[in-house]
Amino acid sequence: MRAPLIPLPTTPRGQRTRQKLLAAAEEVFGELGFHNAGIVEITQRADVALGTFYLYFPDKKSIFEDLVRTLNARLRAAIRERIRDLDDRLEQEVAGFETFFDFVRKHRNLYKVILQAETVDEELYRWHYRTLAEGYVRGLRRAQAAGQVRSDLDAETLAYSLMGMAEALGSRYVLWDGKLPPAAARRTIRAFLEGGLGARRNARR
Amino acid sequence: MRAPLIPLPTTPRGQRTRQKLLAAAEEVFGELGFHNAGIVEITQRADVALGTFYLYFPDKKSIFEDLVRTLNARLRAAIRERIRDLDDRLEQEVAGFETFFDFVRKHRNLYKVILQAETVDEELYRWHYRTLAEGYVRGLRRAQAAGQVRSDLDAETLAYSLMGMAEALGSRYVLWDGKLPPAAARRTIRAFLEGGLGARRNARR
DNA sequence: CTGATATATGAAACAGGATTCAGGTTCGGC
DNA sequence: GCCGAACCTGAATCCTGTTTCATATATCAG
Repeated sequence: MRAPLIPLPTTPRGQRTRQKLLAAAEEVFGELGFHNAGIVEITQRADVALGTFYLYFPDKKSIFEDLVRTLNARLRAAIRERIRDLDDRLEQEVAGFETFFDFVRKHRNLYKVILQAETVDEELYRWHYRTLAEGYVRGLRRAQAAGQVRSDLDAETLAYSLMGMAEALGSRYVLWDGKLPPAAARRTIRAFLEGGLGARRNARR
Repeated sequence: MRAPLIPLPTTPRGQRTRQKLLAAAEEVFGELGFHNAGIVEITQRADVALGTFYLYFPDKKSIFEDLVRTLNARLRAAIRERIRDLDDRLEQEVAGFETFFDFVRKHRNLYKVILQAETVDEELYRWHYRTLAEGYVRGLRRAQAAGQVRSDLDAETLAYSLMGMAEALGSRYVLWDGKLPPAAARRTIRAFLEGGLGARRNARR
């Protein structure tokens, strides 16, 4: 089953082409879904011939996987980045949610790709959530040690709860309505997290 | 696009066959996913000939839709049932989560079907969540009126948050690990909800 | 019983789309 | 300005899987 590895292109031209294919695939998968997306359509949007696709990817699933891993990396980077210099966990949580919504809005197609991984490659799908959860758990544990989150809560359960919330809200507002969650929703998210985590703002030492 | 309506079978024999097809489809879609599932496989498991399928459903998508609507109805009924005579919102919430986990465990295939609706029929997918959310919102409003949930929270935002949590936790524990969430997780869920909703047990008036 | 209606059958027609392949073409270095 | 490596091309091939249909069987009211 393991598809033959194709080395990355060595010349700038090749690299450009590969990128064009990835960008086109992101669009097409996002709009049509993995199964309804066709290689023909992808290559057309990328402005290359059909056969060219197979110079860069061994098969359809392969480019999909590439996309998921890229998305995962970018999403985590965006959140890490945005959270870095906040030192209060509640603020970090809220900022994490906002970053997530923003990300979904800017990459709605890319994001829909992830949701499809469930059907396309279950293992890949779980990998995405596991990696996200790991970072989340670390952050929560640190916050618990610092007394910013009730320490009688199980960090992993919390991590999945928060990811689930973010995803549902992201779908509901960003994907369906096409806009960031309204103010009332944002206030509710904050209040809910504040109460749920037992976070005390500026909890000391 | 609208597939021709096929009347329900009139004789007991026909009804039995239709049921067998639905049961088989539930299995096959759950195991293989909509797109990898074949009508051939479905009819074989149902012990009928290939052509028989088209006596009961105009096409593949149609039986899928039927399944989703059935699942939706059963899930809501199970929750409503289980919650009915609890009068404290926190208890209702916790019971709702438990019922959901139970449901997923007992109908893991049926449940995976829902997740696939996203790719198969987006409108159907949203319908599922909207209907769930509606009931949820009503319950939360009532609880807010009764002072069991902080009334400065937006009920719809809460509803989607809670659904998202349940789904993420259901995936993580029930679908992936194959067992109900462990005790630590259950405790965390309760504590998190308690704090988040601002529920006070036995809140007065 | 008997005809009329409801069901059942599965081979064949069809459709759509992934992948292959037998040559072209471009490009940078010499 | 030439050569090989790196790229590119798209018609043809292959598969897989849905849907149709002409024919056969079961069921039941009268």
